[in-house]
Amino acid sequence: MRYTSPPNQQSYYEQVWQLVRQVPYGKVVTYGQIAQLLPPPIDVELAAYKALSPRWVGDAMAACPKDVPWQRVINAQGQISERSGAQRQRQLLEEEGIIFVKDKVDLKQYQWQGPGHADEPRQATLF
DNA sequence: CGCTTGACCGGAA
DNA sequence: ATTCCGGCCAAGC
Repeated sequence: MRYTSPPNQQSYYEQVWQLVRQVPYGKVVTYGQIAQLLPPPIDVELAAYKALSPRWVGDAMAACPKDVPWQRVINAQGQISERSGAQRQRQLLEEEGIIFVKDKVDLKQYQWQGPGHADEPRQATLF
């Protein structure tokens, strides 16, 4: 497996945590989504950033402070990333009203749209 | 000092 | 649908 780290790891991690703190109850975000919402650090090529940043976010979550709703961060497949503690994460999300189907959540329904964006449940089907 | 081991993702095969 | 690959680091034994 390949790895990298952001130039200023501590600073990057704090930006990640700050963003995750804004995720509302009952919503989820993906690692890649958080990475996308953050500005690429200077000295990091855009292509490299796109390829590596989701894992930086994962690294940040592995070290996140207690006041961060870490359970609301899942992977781009709508699943909880494999590790010890995954079961606890699922439990917390289910307590927030999130439904799992075949170990996956419906991102269309639960994914947070980002800061400054109203997160009303969209009326999808209307015919 | 030298391994080993990671909360990822999108595109290609 | 499923598997494979590139990206090319750093903290903990």
